[in-house]
Amino acid sequence: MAALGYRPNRIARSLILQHTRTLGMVIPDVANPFFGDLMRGVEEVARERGHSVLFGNSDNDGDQEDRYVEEFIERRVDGLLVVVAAHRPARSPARAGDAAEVPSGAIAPLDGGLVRGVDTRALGRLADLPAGLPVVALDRLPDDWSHDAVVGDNRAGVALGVGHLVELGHRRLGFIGGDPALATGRERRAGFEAALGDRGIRPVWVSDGAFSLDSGRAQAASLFASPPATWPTAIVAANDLLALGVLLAVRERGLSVPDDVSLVGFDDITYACLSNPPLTTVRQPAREMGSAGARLVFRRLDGEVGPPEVVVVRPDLVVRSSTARCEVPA
Amino acid sequence: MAALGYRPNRIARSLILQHTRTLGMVIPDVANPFFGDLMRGVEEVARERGHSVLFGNSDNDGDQEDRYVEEFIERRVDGLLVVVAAHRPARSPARAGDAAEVPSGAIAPLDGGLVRGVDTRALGRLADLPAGLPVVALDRLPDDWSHDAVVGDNRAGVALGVGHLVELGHRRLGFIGGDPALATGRERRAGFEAALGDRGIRPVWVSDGAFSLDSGRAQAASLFASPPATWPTAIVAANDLLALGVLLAVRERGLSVPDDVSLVGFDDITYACLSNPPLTTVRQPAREMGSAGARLVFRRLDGEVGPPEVVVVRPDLVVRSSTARCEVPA
DNA sequence: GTGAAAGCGCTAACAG
DNA sequence: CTGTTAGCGCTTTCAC
Repeated sequence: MAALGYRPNRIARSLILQHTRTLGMVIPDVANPFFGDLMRGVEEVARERGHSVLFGNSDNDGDQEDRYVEEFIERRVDGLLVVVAAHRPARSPARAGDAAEVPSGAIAPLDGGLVRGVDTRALGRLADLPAGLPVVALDRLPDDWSHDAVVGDNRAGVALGVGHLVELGHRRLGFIGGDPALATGRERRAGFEAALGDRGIRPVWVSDGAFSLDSGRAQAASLFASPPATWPTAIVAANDLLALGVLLAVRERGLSVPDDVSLVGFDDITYACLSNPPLTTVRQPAREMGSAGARLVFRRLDGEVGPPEVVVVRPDLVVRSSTARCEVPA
Repeated sequence: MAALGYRPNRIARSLILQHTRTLGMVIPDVANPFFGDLMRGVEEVARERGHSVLFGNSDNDGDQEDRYVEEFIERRVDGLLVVVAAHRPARSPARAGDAAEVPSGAIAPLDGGLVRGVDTRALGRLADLPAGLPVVALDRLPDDWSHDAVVGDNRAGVALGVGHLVELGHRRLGFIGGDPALATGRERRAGFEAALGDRGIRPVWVSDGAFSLDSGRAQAASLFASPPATWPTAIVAANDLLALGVLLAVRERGLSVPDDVSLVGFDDITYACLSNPPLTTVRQPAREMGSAGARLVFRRLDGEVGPPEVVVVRPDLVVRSSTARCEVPA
């Protein structure tokens, strides 16, 4: 009788069993290779455990993220993985790349908590999450997070990058930043400033923007609009997309990486090794971060109680050809 | 009363309403930027229509794909979008990149239907799909597909690429192929041979592999292991990943693109413009293909009946810097 | 209008 | 061990 197309109805089953064998995942953008790798990691361990994954793109818009979180809760997912977007205190609609447009010039100030009207906490959803629903933050750790999380060590990561650069003899360093509304954006910038400070060096350029190719290109263009004498001999970018954008701008300026400027990125996305020159970068194992996150969810589902666990993955430096010894005397 | 955390239970709702407002999508690999873009497209229109999307990676393994399709049906998705994997007639486990290993040398034969023991039809699931479940094939059109689909015009696409190359004076052309078990792999190769045939030119090199960077690198390496006199002056690769791999191999050989060989890719993934030199390629609008696919699903859900609709999107050539005029006399 | 009842397709508990 | 029944949280119908 099953011969003619009977399929058990898993939704009826879920209703009585009180679980759906489904994980919800909300990320900024699937089309971004870093998040694609993250998803890959969670899907793999979800599949092992007989779960499927629902996903949604937030475009880094906190309201959109909230909507998806709410919807996934109503759909009774067994666990939630989220790359937390920044939240705005007022309900003003967040436009993509909002904070991106104007690089903040020479060296822009950075303060914690409230950044240019953007709330860096995870806000609302935290409050009324169903009890017992495992939630884990991926990649970005909001100021007020009280659940499990897996994040990279951003400060240590950029410290690796600047260490490499000063070993190469560079003393005039610049930083092309990401979105200061995001924890990763703030931490990487703070890590840059701290790493330089530890060595008694003052940065020559620091700007913020968005984590995108276009923002990297724009920030670098505005850097190179300043007098050549003030240019850095080496640039660290807050992620690979940004670095790739810097590469474009350098090329457009008729300059060369690494002859005129050294460049280091962050993430080691798959395409970092395909640029010209191949990008020296700080590797974050996105896929492994994703599977670690899913494993945290299942640990809770398996009954583990206890304080929030935040696993921080150690980044490492992969040096390729976008960095070279500094030729100008300090 | 809702004040203390009441959430409507959408799964109970689904049980009675007989729909889940969920789309299922199975793709080879989220981490592949082409498929990431596709997903982006379907998510966007799904969201507009109040649907969420469940996804699964098949790794191009037909069995894995079947398992996800089956699971999504049991979960009572309202529609299914799939980038159909190749199927093996026997239940032999398909290993990733199985067909990839050895490039088939000078010019490997290609026949339809059964390719090296791989069934190019969509097989089983077709048979016992629930009546009324909208299913659409994305990117790849199996031989026996009888549902809606959205695909690129692969033959026209590579014809664009070879047209550009012969205009540039090239007469000695080679083809670095993808997986012949996939419709895209076969069509792009056939398109290459046809486009050359139309012009009375015989290809100088044709090989198959997998749609990956490594396969491109390996195929190109074996091409360049042949006597230099037999080398092509221009290469068309079956996709951008392959082309990027060729680029690596060319570089490793101490040769230059486009001075020694011109190179054209296929897809125009986001990173195609970041290679060195930026890749000339045949653009397929992945995101738009995804949203078109989702729109087909909703059209059926809205009650449209009628024969399967296959929308084929026209590719266009984007010329960047990996192609140049042929300097050697024909 | 407001309230009770049936039932979506399962699982679990309980009888025979 | 097989068969019946209650109930998961909703929507819909039907009665009041």
